[in-house]
Amino acid sequence: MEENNEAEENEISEDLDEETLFVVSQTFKALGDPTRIRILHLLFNKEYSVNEIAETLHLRQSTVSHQLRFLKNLRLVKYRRAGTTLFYSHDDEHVMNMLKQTLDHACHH
Amino acid sequence: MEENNEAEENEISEDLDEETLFVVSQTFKALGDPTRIRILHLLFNKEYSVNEIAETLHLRQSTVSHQLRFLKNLRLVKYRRAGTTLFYSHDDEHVMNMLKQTLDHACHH
DNA sequence: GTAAAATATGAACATATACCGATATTCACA
DNA sequence: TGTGAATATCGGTATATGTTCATATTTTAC
Repeated sequence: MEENNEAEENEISEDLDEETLFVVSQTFKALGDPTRIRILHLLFNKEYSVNEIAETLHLRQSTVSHQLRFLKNLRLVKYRRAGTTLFYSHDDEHVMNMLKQTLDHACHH
Repeated sequence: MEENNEAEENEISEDLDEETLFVVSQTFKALGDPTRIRILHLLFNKEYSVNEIAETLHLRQSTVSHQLRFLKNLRLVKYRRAGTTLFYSHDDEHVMNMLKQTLDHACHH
């Protein structure tokens, strides 16, 4: 009976340990900024270089680089090197699905 | 002529309008703070008064009230009046499910 | 090796945020 | 109407955050 029970009003509430609280709040904080949402939204379909992101979204190169580091630290994006160019892509299906659903949810309202 | 040829290669991702971007980022920002996560986590199962929340989570009354107003503005919580007491409960199934899933996802790590 | 590119980093600044103490407001009821 | 309880609000403060400019680092081509 130790099986995972996904009932609606289920008692998930084992007390929140500090680490879980921190990780989860950090993850949501990553999605709590318009610039980072735009970047992740761009990465839905394909990979982009830093400069491509900056040009497409009309952002400074340093701004994009800073935010990518933020997202990288949270393992939300990864990159592939090709010469001097780094191609970034998303790296967390759960978070991307969450973002997609929430964008849809907000759009169709 | 407006240079607006950025929607050429994507079929799924309609461009993000400012309002959607704002609403979604605000929603995630609401979940990006440990205190608000703890409050919402408490409200998973049942309603609580402001003072009950403060006592249970060891927070100041003004802090709880402040955060509840934040969550209320985003329609993430609602309240029911009983005399001078206000009983708060969650008011957005989508957000609560998202929080629950993410907490699980982080816990079982 | 040097130069050019792409990207990362650091410092500075302005703004946003969260918390606190104190006070104001609202409501029920004698 | 006045009083106490519960909640909301305000001012102040410390911290966190996002952006920018300037510069450093990394990699490839020559």
